[in-house]
Amino acid sequence: MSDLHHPRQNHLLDALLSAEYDRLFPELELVHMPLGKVLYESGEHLKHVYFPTTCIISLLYVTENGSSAEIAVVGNEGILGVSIFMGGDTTPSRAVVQSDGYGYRVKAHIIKNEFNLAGPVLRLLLRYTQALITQMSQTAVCNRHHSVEQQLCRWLLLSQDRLSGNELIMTQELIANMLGVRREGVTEAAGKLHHAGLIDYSRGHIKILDRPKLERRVCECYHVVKVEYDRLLPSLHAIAR
Amino acid sequence: MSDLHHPRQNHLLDALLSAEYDRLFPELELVHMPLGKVLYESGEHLKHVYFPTTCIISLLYVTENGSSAEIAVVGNEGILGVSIFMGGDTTPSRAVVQSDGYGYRVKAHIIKNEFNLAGPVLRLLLRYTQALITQMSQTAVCNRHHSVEQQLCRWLLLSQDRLSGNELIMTQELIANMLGVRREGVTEAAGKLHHAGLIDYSRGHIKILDRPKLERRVCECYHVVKVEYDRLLPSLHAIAR
DNA sequence: TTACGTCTGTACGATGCCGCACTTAGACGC
DNA sequence: GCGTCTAAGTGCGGCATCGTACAGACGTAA
Repeated sequence: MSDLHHPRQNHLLDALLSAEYDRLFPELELVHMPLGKVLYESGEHLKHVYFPTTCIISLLYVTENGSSAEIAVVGNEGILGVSIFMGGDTTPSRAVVQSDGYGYRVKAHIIKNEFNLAGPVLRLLLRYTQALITQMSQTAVCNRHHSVEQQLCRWLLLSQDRLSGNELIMTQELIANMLGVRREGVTEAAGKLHHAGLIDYSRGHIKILDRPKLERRVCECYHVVKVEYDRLLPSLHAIAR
Repeated sequence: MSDLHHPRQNHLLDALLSAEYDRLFPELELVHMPLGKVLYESGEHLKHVYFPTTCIISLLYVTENGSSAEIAVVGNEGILGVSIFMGGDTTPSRAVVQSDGYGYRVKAHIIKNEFNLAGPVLRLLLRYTQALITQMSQTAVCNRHHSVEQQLCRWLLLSQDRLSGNELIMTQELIANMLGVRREGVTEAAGKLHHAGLIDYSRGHIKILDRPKLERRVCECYHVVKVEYDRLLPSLHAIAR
């Protein structure tokens, strides 16, 4: 188990210099994140921040009439629970495990203390938060202007970026909930992508066959966000100085 | 002039205790913000942060094909240029003056220094940033699920919240650009609101006649964001401790 | 007053997505 | 092997918004 899982699989933890990492290490708790688990509800007080390693988390907004929309995803590139150090403690969003896996969690007050030292951890977390802001903003634009098919491409690419392999465990129904569209719309879009040889799927298993073509078919929103993540969080130790 | 304009017309500046306020005061520069002025372009390095007092700023994302969408508005409750202290220095969005007025600006390095003191100013700015995140997220949901008419109501209410009077200087064409919809869609929605006696308008002048009814017709998105702003930024000195 | 530009109203077919209903096809347990 | 459940495919009418085009109304400046 301890060979398979390591905190540095999370890019933010990996970007820390040893002083900060060593301080945080004893506080890290490995947790399994089963598909569908709700890590926090809208308005709920957060007790932990989560550093995903092999799982993916969806940030969902749910409307009064029950429909929903994913506004951002968090995987091993990020951290869940920014409102803890931003000072709000809660957010109006719901966090759901979108892809089964593992992650590390840290008690809220621990990360707050570290943040309040106003050192490299603060700078790193804020830069990540800005990248997250970009993702949310671009999602707003994408919801307005782009087709279900383009958004499905975006969603597939975002997911694969946060996974090791090329297979996703995810039904069309769940994807529809994430994107905030009908299940049939996803079926139709997925059918086109399948026909074009970009993906393969069956009963909740999706295989990405031709990523380059997917990247050509996706709307700009995917690339804009990716570029911004790369700019704000160049991998490894570069950020923390 | 100096009677008409005062930094404390901006709620964030007003929330500062005297020590921080006095430090910042000599650095504040009053600037006029004419309608349509672009305060920064997507990807541009920001030289100042802006504290609006009587103007309103729109944060717009522009797509490759030229269509756009407003993802947040900033008025006297906020600050423009969070990417400066978040550490990114640039964002993929464009900031445009949506309503003529005034504001104060501060050079980027000044606000960075203040932020890096890790005192009340940092805490205040981060709380504001979290409120902004909520606004962006809710905009994403609204773009997905709600009608043009509901979004127009939201837009009108957001604008009036940031102004003193009940009249907006804004054509339907410009509103359409903000919302990322057709001008005709706005005409139709505005026609309904006019017919119902909620607003009056003519050639770029919009009067809000019945705000309570507007609030009943708007989608939840407006209220969710308002509640979150009020929670995170309870007025005046309460926040900065 | 006239001419021009801007703002607003209206019409119409096209399109993409919705809501609903029903079918088909794998997966799984007994 | 059989029923059952869940995932995915299909069909159809309805609706909101789009794209385009044009007409009227108002304001301003010559």
